[in-house]
Amino acid sequence: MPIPFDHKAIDSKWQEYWERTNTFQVTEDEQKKKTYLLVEFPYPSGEGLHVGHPRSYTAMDVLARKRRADGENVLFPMGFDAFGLPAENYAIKTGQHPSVITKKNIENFRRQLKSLGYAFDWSREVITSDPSYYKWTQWIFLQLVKHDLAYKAKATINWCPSCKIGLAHEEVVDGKCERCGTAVEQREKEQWMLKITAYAERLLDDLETVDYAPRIRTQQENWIGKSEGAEFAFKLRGIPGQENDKHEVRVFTTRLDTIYGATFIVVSPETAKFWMDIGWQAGDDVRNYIVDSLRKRELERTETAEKTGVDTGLKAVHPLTDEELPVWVADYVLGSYGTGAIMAVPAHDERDRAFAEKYKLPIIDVVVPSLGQLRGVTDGELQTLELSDHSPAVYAGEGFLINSKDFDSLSTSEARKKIAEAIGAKEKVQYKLRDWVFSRQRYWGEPIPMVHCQKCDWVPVSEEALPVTLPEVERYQPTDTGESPLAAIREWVETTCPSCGGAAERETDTMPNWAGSSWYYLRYADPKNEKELASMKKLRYWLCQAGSPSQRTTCDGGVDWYNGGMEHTTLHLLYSRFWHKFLFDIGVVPTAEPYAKRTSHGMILAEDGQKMSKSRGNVVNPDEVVATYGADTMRTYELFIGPFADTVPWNTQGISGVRRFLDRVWYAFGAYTEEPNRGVASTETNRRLAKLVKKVGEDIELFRFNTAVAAMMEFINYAYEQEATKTPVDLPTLKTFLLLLRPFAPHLTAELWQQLADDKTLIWDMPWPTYNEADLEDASAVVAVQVNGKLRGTVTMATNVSEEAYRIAARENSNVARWLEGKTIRKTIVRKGKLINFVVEE
RNA sequence: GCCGCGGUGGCGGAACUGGUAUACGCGCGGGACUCAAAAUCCCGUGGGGGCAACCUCGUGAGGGUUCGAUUCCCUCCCGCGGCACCA
Repeated sequence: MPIPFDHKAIDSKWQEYWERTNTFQVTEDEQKKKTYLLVEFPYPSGEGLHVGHPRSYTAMDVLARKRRADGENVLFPMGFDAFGLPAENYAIKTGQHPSVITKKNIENFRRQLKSLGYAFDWSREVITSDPSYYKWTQWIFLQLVKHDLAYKAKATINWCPSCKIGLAHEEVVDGKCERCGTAVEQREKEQWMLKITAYAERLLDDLETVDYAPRIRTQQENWIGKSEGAEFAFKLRGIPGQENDKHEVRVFTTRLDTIYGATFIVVSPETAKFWMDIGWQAGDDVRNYIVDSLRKRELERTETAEKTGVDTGLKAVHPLTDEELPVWVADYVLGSYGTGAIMAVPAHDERDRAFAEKYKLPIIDVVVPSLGQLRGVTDGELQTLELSDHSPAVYAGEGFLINSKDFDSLSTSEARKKIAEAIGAKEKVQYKLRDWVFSRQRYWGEPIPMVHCQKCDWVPVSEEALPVTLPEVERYQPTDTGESPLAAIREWVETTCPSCGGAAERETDTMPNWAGSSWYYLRYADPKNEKELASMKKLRYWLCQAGSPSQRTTCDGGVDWYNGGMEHTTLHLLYSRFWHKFLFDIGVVPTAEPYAKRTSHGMILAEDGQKMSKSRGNVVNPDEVVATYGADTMRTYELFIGPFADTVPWNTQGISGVRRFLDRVWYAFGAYTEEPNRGVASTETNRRLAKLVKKVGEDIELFRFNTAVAAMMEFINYAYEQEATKTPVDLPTLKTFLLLLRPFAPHLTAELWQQLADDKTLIWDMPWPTYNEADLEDASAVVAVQVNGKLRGTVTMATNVSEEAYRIAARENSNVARWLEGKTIRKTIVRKGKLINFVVEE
């Protein structure tokens, strides 16, 4: 009667051992090849670990343990992204200090992570809310200030009336607050901004140099949103009290080739408002429209399908035809993109078309897909179409010009160049990317280390004065006026100016959550450094690719492999790439990119196929799974559940299948503890083992864990079959198997290894197994026999015989013979070891 | 609308470079063990036909290339993720 393994005893035995002996602590060992593997550090929420966390952590842990066995010096750290709203909201509710709550939550997370047996180097743990850490977050901010990449500006910000917090552009999803779902309002506020747009080009171009999963790369590209086009001006006429042609309106277009199709100009309400501010006397209807649309929230502006606008009465002069085009103001043109004004080409742009049709503005076709398709082409001569004679559908593609005077019949790309020359338009690159709103009116974040002085304006805190620590407060409630709770602590706010020594006030805004997580991977390299955020020497060791010349300060590389959730592949990744590039520019880090390779795991859904949530009551608690099945089962199940990058539902019955497999491994070894010499080595066993060694190693490197586990299950099933036939596999084979299973089930394999090892070796010190290419070869194989591509039988063939032997053997198969009877064989295809196909006449 | 990914049994999913579709796991059916149940072990398990040997259909739909297509090409349908009045 087999007894299942006692996971509780085994798990705690080995976890204690690893902790006591610091098994996974690493140092900068120049003799070894380094590998830096990183997983996103968690936000230590009150709910504890979600089953989604271990998917990423276990995957990287398996790789870390495997690379370690390969002889590499593996840095695999863990920490906590500890500033954040939930802790602050909980503090508001209960009056407990966020730091107290955070500390408790971190302890719980640490316990849970340790219960899963991860090979983290805990000595390098970082916590973003720790002053010794955020000192350096503030230091980076000061460097940004010094290099003019941080500035304070009055900006329309997205304001969440429920959280009472200004949101970054990126935190607004469908016009709603990303956190609480409340509709976002627009508010004007003085905000610290970071000039990420200065890095747009490099953030885009350098995607070439890193290995990101395609969907991640596309997301980065979409977000940066580069468009290449031209910028030029239309002279304005009809401004009351102003000379004609004295003022102009600048437009940006990617389709300068369609300029002859421009029949009107549209300016955004923001641009029109600006004109009013500098003295334009707009009519009442125009004024009302502008004021109205500016008041509207962005959500309403983008939700309405119907386009609206009003004619300003102004005229813009077409630079090529001298025609006067009407100037409209409409909210489908955005104030925050390009010049805030466009030339409208209703024949070749869907939005302009919709607007033109509604307001009965002219439409002129100026591009056709190909010259041959042009109606009215006679003997190669182009005829001008009547203005009323435009095609019914918008054609937005490339092609050739018509109705464009001197530029007729040119290709669109050629026309863009020629027209730009003709009107003196300058090439312009536009990005969707906006500067990063860096201020939060909140307590539980890094104080922004700036001081406002009446005389000297904004002055940075001196570096020696860092960190600017968070003071104790009584109340954490943000105020409806939009001020941070810090503003109420007068003794903290009131300070002296670092520049003139006069009375001054501290900035009371704090940094967003993204700040601490933008550079944490650097701190892991040198977590206790009090002089720098991390020493260049250590950064070079962990970030530079193997073989980088050590005399140079820069190198290729980055974190070797970074895995995390899809929800962080746009913003977190972009922000930390921006900070890293900046730190590279000021000589603090050796690489241009932070992460050489980035992958993302799929979500784990509840058994019902829905997202796990407390309100649905379908949350799986990792503690319970570990208690019932053990850490190894939990780990292996999370990887076996499905392809790593796919979203998959949790399945409790599936877990017992994995536990059954591990029990079978346990039982399989039972007999050998008594009788180590039992079993026989066979060539079949050798071949299977060699294949398994190859497959498991390759699958781990490719993050195809589900198939690696399946292959190990198959091997154990084979071992069981061998028991049944009274020719059990030999112990050395099983021990090699154990080495392969080791990264998935580190506790169970450590235990079995200890019980079976005839010396004092520890399984995690054993090298990764190797295999002989020759052992992979099958001496014989089951070969499919087809007739006209349809399977009619199989024959077992030695692999080293001639094709003729294949033909003969195949024909001897009775069913095959039946199908060949009376037919003429036209052709025979033989793929040794695979199949043979007879092509016969019907 | 644009970009990216995908569609295979009752379910999660395998399938190398175009070469025996459904590995592995779950579930289900049957058997062994047991007083019984659980656990464990063994056998079976895509649909249809046939006592069987076998035959036939079958990887979202339709077409194509090929001796041979889940895999390559074309057209279309559906799902997921991202972006979205970005000129």
